[in-house]
Order: sequence, then C-alpha cells, then structure tokens
Amino acid sequence: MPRGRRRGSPPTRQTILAAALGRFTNEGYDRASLRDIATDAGVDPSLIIHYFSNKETLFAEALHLPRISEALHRTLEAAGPGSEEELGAHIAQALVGLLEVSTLAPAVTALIRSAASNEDVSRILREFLTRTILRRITASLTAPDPAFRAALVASQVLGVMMARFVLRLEPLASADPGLLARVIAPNLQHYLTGDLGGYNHPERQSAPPWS
Amino acid sequence: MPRGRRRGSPPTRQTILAAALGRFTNEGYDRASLRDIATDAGVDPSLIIHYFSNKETLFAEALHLPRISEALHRTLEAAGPGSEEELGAHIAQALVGLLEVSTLAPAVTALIRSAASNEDVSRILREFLTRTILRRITASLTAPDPAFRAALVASQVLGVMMARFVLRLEPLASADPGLLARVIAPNLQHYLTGDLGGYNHPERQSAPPWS
DNA sequence: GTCTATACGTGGATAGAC
DNA sequence: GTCTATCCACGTATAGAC
Repeated sequence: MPRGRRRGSPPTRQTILAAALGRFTNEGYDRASLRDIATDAGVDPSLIIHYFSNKETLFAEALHLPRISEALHRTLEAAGPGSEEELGAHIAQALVGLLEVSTLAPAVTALIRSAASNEDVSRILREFLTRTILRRITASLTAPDPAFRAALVASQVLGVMMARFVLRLEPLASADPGLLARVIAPNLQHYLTGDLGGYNHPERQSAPPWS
Repeated sequence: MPRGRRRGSPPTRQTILAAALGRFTNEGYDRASLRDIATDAGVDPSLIIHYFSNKETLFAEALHLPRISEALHRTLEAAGPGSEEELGAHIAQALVGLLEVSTLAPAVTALIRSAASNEDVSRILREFLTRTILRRITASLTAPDPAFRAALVASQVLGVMMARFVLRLEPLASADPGLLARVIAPNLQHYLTGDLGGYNHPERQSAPPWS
C-alpha cells in the first residue's frame, strides 16, 4: 500500500468524513458500518475504501485526534499559568468549554463510545487523557501523587461526558455548560490540591477546601 | 473460565452463563459473539440458542440485572437513614464496595461497556442509575434540584467505573477501593448538599471565557 | 473518479438427525 | 440434550468496467 496515494476531490472527501464522524459519534466504531456511512454521504461504499484505505484510517481522519489534542492543550495553556488554587476551575472551564463550543464534541463523544468496545481506541484515549491532563497538572502543582490526582480529574471529566453525551442523563445532559463547569470545578480542585484521605479514618473526612 | 467441557456435564446452563458474562464484560455486547461464548463454554453455539432464545435474553440472564439492583438498593438502605451530611460517604462506600467486594463487578462493567454502543442497554443503565440513586437521595435530602444532584453523583460514579474497569487508567485502576471511596466521598457530598453555583440563580452566573 | 459486482469472512438463528 | 449442517444478512475489502 503506497502512502502517497492520490486523494479524491475535496468536496466528496469532506462529505464522507462528515458522515463518518456522525456515525462514529452516534454509534461508536463497531456499529458504524461503511455501508451506512456511504449511504449518509450519498456515495458508494467502495469509494470510502478508495479514499481511506481501511476503516481505521477513516476513523482516525474523521476524529482528527491531533486537532483535539492541540486545541485542548492550547486552551489549558491559555487558562493561565501557575495559579494552583484555581487550577480546578481552569481545567473545568477548559474541558467543558472545549466540548460545548467547538466542533470537537462529536469527536470526543465518538472517542469515548468507541473506547468502550475497542481496545485500540481505549489505549488512545487513555494515553491522551494521561498525557494532556497530567502534563498540565505537573506543570503547576506541588502536591504529592500527581498521577493519581490526574486520573481522578480524568474520571470526573469522563463521567460527565459519558452521562451527558452517551447516556444522555437528564437534567445533566441539558444543563448549561458554564454551570456545569462551575459545579465540577471545586471537585476537580479537591482532587488536585485536597487531602486524598490516605491518612484518615473512613468515617471522618477532612474539611474540603470549599467549605 | 473452564474450557473443553464435554458431553454429559449437567450444569451446562451455568457454564454458558459464566462464559457469556466473561465475554460481555471484556468485549461488550456487540463484540461478544455467540460462537466465542460457545467456544469458551465448550459447547455448540446452537446450544446457547436452545437454552436462551436469543442473544439479548442471554445478555440479560448473564448480567442478572435485578440482582445488581437489589444488592445496590440493600447496601444503600443499610448505610443508614437520613444522615444528610454523611450521605456522600455512604453512597461512595456503597457503590465502590459493591463493585469491589461482591461478584457484581463484571456485570456492571459489561453494562457500562455495552451501554456505550447499544441504545437499549444505555436506556437500561440510565433508568437504573436514575431510579436507584435518585430514590435514595430524595429519601433523605432537603436540598433543591435533587434530580440534578443525582445526575452529578451518577456522573462521578460512572467516571470512576469507566476509568477503573474500561479504560484501566492507572494508578486509579489499581487503587485501593477503600481509599477510592474516601477520596470521592467529599465530592459526592458536594454534589448532594453543596452550592450548585447558581443552578436556580442565573443572575449569579459569571460569563464563561469561551462565550 | 465513480460505480457494479463480487469475494470472503463472520454472526445470529433454524431444522433436524442421533 | 447435543451436534451437524445450513441459511441468511451483514461488513470489510477487492477487481474491474465505464
């Protein structure tokens, strides 16, 4: 398979990519069939293979993962440097805002949906979360166990996206993005700088930073 | 999982159910094929259809959803009635403990995995979360917007299970269950009784940076 | 560049012999 | 109760005609 294969006309290519993103977003990698994507795009199924050698390549190009990574990274960087006590709010605003405003929400949804059933996608999402969040955290945090804290932050972000876009759990699914960011911000902050409870008794919690 | 089961073994039904649960847990509903399940169980694929009329019935019986619901409900009830300021800790302990201690973890994992790509399973999980958590919350909570609070709690629980069992995000995936429950407890408590940041007070909202 | 036809595998489900 | 054989629909991918 030569990599320098001729590309098709841009309009048709874009149409296929848009249809593919839609299917991957709503059905995940497995259930989204090339036939359905072709039907949505109004083209022949074999044309998809002609443009993108296989389904995995189509998935990668439709999601455009580097674009997500770059946008998220830029948003996090733009949130301001080094303010440790407001890092939770910054991350919350960056992540939620990134999902709501931009055109990246479908890609992220597709990523989460597909990660549940596809091990490769799971690995991609795992590394993506780890690298992006952990890097931002370690850049301006002095608390111990940054990896554990990053994973906890990732878990809450994952849960919100899962509840909002996959499960469509109301009223969270229809909640205002700004409100959502503000609500989860103190919890992210607790994961980032709070006491992780390793030294306390289970029934006696230390005072959270927001109380 | 026992392989190579031969004829003359009475508990064929249980063997099939065990193999099915294993496949559904590790691969989700779609990717788990009856042929693979039959191979794991050491039986013929048609035998599965003979016992359970179709794949959906097999899925339902393998997960034994009523058992999960009952166990979770009982654990939540046993956590004690009415203590509003410790409800977060109770829910955290109940949910995390339920997943770690009992044999229900595979079923819950299968449920989450399958919900990502299957709309029917998604609905089941959604209604399950809503009913179980919301009911417990409204039973001993006076704070406004219980539905929104319940959804937020569900999102954090979902995220932890997703990160722990599906994505296997370290070091959260290998973290001690008790520690995990203690760490997320104050955050659940914040969702339950904390200030929701202007959910019903729109005039207090500050302008998000992305709007 | 686009489509028709088709190969090839897989997956769920059925009929019937023993 | 278990297996063999089979059906049919679907999904990815290829070959080749226009």
